[in-house]
Amino acid sequence: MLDNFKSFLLEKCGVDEESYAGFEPTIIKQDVKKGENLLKSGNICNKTFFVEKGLLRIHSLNEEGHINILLFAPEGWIAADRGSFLFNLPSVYFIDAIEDTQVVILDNPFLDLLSEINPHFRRLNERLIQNHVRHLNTRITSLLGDSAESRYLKFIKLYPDILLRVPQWMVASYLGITPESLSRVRKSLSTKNFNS
Amino acid sequence: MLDNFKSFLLEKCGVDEESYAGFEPTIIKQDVKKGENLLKSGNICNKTFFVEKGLLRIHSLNEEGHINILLFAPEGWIAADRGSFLFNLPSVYFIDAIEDTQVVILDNPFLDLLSEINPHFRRLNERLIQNHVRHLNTRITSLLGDSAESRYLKFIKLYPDILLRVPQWMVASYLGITPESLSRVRKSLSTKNFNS
DNA sequence: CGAGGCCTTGACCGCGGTCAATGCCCGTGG
DNA sequence: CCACGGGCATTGACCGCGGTCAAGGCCTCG
Repeated sequence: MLDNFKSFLLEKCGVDEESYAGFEPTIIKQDVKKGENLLKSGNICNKTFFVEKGLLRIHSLNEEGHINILLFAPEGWIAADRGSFLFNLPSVYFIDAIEDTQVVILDNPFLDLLSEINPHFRRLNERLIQNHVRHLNTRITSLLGDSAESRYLKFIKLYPDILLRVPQWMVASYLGITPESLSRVRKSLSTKNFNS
Repeated sequence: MLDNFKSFLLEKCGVDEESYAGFEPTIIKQDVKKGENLLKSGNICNKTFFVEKGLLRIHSLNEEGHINILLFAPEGWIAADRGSFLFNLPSVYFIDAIEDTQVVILDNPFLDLLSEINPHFRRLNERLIQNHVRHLNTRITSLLGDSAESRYLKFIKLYPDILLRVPQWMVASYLGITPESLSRVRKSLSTKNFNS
């Protein structure tokens, strides 16, 4: 039923079977249909979404209405704008479902509960965040110095499955290029592979 | 002597005068001359540096030896690669001093001490990290969609002082463009202002 | 004074953006 | 079952932003 979330808690958070069984009934699930919103720009993001199944996306709109994709969150990933809640500021991001998705809602009472059950959870929480920071840093480095082709190659190495699950214009948006450019990059790569 | 760090603790961390006076002698300071390194790529970053005075920079080198500037850390900022320590992985970053700098070294014993003195420190710690995540997210968004000129304008709004303290080729590297391009952007902006 | 670091400028060009046309796939309704 | 339309990928023509390379000027410092 909630395999991904359960193994997340057991394997990564150090929760044991008994305590899991104890609070399993209190876990809040939510189904999101493809295209639906979990967060709209201008609202405060007071929830954290663990993706049990499906695929979420975080994106924003710039002044010209152009969309920038900040994150893809497939199974096992977490999507939220925790800063929005922490600083009580409206978020500038949208979170929506690219596929029919099932999420576990991690609200603050639940996270506090986790901290009580397992004092190491706070440390895990920091590990999760720092891992995210690493991810953001490497992405910034790539955007600073790499060509579109090189960024695309790194993308398919990092998310081989996502490439097959989202339309290419979203990949292009994630890479910071246009769909046309991505198409040319792919074509150029395929002829390269053909020659080697 | 340590005004910035003291007010950081008192105003942001909820530490009171007495407890500050108590552990002030244990605070480890370090002076770094302009150009010196605090972290080299390949090493594990097991310290966190609070900038009391001066200016640090975090950067990395890509395959072609081209440098990407990830962060400027002036007075009151924190520079580190905490993920490196947390995951016991060698860092890919360099931390060095752009000006003669004085830092406070926040090693883990010290941070644990802070957590004991003030139970709210952990929450503050999360606020600091989430604030950093916000910063990284807005930078990614800017790199994804904005022109070089627009990124430059946002930079001088965010760091008006840093613009005057570092050579322009470093600003260019931070923006992800060449020094020549930055020079042209500045020229174009100055003629625009002249006409309006 | 000379040397080296930094900024600027110019010439050239290639990557990637823009715009438009075409083709493909697929869901919907006649 | 086919016709139609919409969403997406591809391709081509064109062009402008920004990269590259080279030269020159302006600092500071030895």
